Amino acid sequence: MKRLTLEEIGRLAGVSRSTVSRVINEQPDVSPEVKKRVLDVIDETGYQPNRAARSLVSSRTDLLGLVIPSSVHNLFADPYFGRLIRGITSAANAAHQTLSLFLFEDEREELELYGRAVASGLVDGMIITATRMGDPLAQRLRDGRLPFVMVGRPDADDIPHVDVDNQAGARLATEHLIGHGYERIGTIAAPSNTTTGVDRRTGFLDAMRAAGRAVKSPLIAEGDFTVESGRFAMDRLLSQQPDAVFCASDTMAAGAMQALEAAGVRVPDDIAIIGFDGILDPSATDPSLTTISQPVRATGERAVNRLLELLDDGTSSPVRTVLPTELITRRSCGCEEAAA
Amino acid sequence: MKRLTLEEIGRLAGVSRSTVSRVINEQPDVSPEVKKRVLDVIDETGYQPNRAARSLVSSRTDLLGLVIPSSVHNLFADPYFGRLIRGITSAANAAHQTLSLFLFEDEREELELYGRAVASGLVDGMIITATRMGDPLAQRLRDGRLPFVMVGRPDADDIPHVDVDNQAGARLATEHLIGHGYERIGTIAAPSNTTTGVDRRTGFLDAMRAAGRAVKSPLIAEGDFTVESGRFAMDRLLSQQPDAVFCASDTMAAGAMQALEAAGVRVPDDIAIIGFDGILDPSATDPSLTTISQPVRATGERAVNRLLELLDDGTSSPVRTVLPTELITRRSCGCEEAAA
DNA sequence: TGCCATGCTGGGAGCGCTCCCGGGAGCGCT
DNA sequence: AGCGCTCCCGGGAGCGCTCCCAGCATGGCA
Repeated sequence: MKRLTLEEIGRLAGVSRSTVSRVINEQPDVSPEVKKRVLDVIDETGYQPNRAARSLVSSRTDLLGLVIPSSVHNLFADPYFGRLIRGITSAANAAHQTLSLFLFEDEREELELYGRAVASGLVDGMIITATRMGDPLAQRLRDGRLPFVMVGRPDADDIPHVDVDNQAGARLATEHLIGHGYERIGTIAAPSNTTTGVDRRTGFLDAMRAAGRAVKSPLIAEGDFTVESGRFAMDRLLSQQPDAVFCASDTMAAGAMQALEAAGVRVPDDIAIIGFDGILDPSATDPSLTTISQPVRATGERAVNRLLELLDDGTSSPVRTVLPTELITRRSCGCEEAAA
Repeated sequence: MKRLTLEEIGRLAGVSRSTVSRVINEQPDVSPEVKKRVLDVIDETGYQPNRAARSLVSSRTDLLGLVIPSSVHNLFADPYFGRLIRGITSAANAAHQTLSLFLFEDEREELELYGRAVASGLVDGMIITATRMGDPLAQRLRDGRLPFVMVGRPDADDIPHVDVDNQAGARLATEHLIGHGYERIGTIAAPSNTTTGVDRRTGFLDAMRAAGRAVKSPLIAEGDFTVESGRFAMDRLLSQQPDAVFCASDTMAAGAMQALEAAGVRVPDDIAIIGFDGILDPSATDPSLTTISQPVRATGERAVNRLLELLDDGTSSPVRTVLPTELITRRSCGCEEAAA
């Protein structure tokens, strides 16, 4: 069984290469009968145009790069990534684009990618996740001509990206805690080398300041998004006897609650907890976790669609896309259980 | 800045297209001086050969497909996948291969992939993870000519795959529990539509039978690898009053321990628990989880290397590669804490 | 001196596709 | 009848590379 070519399909349908090409690319100027004949031959034979040949001339590969930087090794276990990737995949599938996965162990590999994927024309564009402060890849791509969009806010503000309103979300969470009447509110913050971490911390501090509350630095502990780091952070915080803690991620909140459990501190009676992300099953923690939910899947989908716009606009509209967050009250903050 | 071509590089180095090509592909018959001159021009200019052109003639794309079927949506959060993918990535990077990610929402998308990726020559080969019983994609690929390897044991035994010795591991775990003297041993099994689930269950039953123990079916509960399913399964099991439970995955073991905690049952005093995978931090559960550890990362690396062998042998040696498992004793099975 | 092997280099052909242009058929109008 | 237009269709050219073969030196040998 030899590979089929356009020419061969043309022969079988009694038309020329060009006509078959027009049919496949849904171009006009093909009579209905001819079109049908060609289409019939195509699905009898199961013909698929050769990608390499096609992209050689069109310089389009229909391949989108998906970059997950080294810094997020441990993050991979976070359900957040699963969802994000699923959003990205589903939008890509819908647009008949294929994803190329770039995961790095170290910075050397990360730079090797540039030659392999970007300069050689492997992909049409890139999506970069887990935005870091001063991302070296982003810097480099900005100087190149390969379209890309970042997931999360980059520190340079002229880079197209889609983000969730982390500051507003953190503010919301904090205000909720303040509204409950808690006095000594602390936070388990996300890494300060990520813009996400910075924004959630800023939102927290803003809300506190707006309420006229000072935040002593011992009431701020930093984690790295993992459950373990949440546990450790809470252990440290405990010495300050907070009566409420805003955790910058649900996974860290889960860790924090483990630490509290182990220390015999009751939630929410002794201490209120609120998370961020909205990706845990309510039954995953006891009591169920109040959290700021963000549209993770939609974030992924938007990123793909923004990139696709960039690809054929060249210059798509807004540089920044911001998705809203939402407070989901459950029990860990001290609210009553909602009627089941 | 126009795209560089072989011809252009040749012009700059004062040689022909062909010579440059020979240098790039590390072929013989190039004099040292010429070679150096060409190499110099290449890295002055940062030239990268065009992939499409290259694969059009060589019909090699240096792209490997990575398939994650729809059934594992929920699994994605399992740290197992993160590790596996990292193993795959790192082996692929080392071999200068790029990964294409195929994740599906449903079976329709899954079949659409076949045309998009396989028939059109997008990838050189495929790695299929999360092997299911009667995997439709596997069936189809077997009839095609695209090389592929599966991670996990497929039900058809003529398909190249790399697997971990799940039966032996499950036996090991069960024998350990028996050795402790537990009388009513149950299991939280993995899905029976996965070969992994089947094998771990078989290993458990074999060990029980070998020890002359009957296993009543109420002492078998099935989960789906998630924490939640572990919780539910343990709740069901509890009515049978087991004194030990072999959990077919660490995540389910973690869920089981949550259920026990909630029910006020002490581990390991009232009930012993043993997991499978070896991917949880010892501090993730309290008490620390005894488990069967498997070399997840190595599994991923092997899969890539097997595929690469297939690609240039055409017919690589063993159809089956089996990696060993290992018992890691911690506290949840009733063993004493190892000296720190 | 002639001859063949050997080392290195250049250029033609062609991979399978898209793009462009030219041309035939059919139609309506002057 | 002749003209110009639209609607279809076919074939040439060329994307940037690899592969193959021919050709030019050079050197060793009879």
